[in-house]
Amino acid sequence: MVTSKKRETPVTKEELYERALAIADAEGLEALTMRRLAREVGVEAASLYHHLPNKDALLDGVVIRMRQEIVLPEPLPEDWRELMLEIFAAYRRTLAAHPNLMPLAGRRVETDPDSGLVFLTQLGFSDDDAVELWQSMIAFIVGFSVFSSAYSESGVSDLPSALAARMVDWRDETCLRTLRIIIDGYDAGRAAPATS
Amino acid sequence: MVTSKKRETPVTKEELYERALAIADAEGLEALTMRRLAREVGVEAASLYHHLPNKDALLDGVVIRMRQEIVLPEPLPEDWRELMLEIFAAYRRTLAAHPNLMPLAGRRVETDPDSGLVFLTQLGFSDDDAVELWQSMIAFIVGFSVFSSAYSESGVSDLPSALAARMVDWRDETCLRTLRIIIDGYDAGRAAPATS
DNA sequence: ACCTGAACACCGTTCAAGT
DNA sequence: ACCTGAACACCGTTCAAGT
Repeated sequence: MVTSKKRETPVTKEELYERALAIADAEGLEALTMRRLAREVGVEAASLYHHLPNKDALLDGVVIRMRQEIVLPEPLPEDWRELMLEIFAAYRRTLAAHPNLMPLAGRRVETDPDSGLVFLTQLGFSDDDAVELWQSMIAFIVGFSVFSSAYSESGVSDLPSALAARMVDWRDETCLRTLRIIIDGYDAGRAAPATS
Repeated sequence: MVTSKKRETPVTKEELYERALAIADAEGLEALTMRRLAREVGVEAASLYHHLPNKDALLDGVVIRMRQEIVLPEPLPEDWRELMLEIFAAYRRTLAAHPNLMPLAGRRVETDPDSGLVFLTQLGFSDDDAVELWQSMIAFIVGFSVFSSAYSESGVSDLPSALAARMVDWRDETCLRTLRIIIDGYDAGRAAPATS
């Protein structure tokens, strides 16, 4: 478990983020303490504060580190709707690979919408429409991932048992289906103002 | 701040949930400690364990307590699509009223889908379709609420400034617009199997 | 049944001191 | 520049003891 007793090379931020992610993945967020992380990298807890201002910065780093794992399939689809679908499906795959990190989902951390958002505007979306579509997809993907990793044993009480059983499983198909609906909906509503 | 020095009546769970919610609303989740809650209800921290098994149960109670605040407008719309929209808009209103609780969003806690889910099946939705629509709306609403309460100062980095500025504000209109798209999408796809 | 006092095993964080 | 030791001010939780 503990890796080394004496380090010959200084600790780096990247190392800390990586080890912290590994701990959280393996044993959950509660296991990720400064003391534990320090032990794991072969250093005293106090030493970590030479590299990080506080634990919050560590958690931010972990979330950013996780997002870097998002990998798009090759080759990219030519149809823009399929492309959007792939981007957010990839996002979901990464979130699903780190269920223990879901409580951190809503963290304020730099989200870079790649060039995807700009791309949408080049397709003829207004700035507003492009942003609203992008926000909606992020919100849905994150929300869906949160529930699909947390719902496992929750009690859905008074429903007919068939519905109750179905309600606790959150399928990839559902996620993709709704993503597609959102994309197509914004495609159809392009340029049309969102009058209530 | 502290309310009483000696209680004449025993502490109740409901009282604890209510006070805990008030603390979290007013000062954030970090301010909500067992010791603080105890002080606020006029008791020692250890006494709380006569009413709750642990802090997790307290947080569950707080989330349930919050959900009880969801209030649907009167009269209810007759059109079922408008009804669904109202249900989830009401959900969102309640979430938005408790931004400090958003980190608790993905908690495994009894979610009772009222009779709404059953209602959908009576409209001709298959069990699968009804559940998928319901899950999608919950996921979207919670995700959107998380981001709209947390995004405030996050750094959206390399975008054209107009897009960047727009990207940090999460509007109710956007939320409603996408909710409507999801509902209409499932309405149109009713009974049609979700083939990829 | 309900509450208290005191303790236990932790936390994150600071700071003077070492190299 | 990087690390350590020891401390500080907290946590959640347990348990014997009181009423």
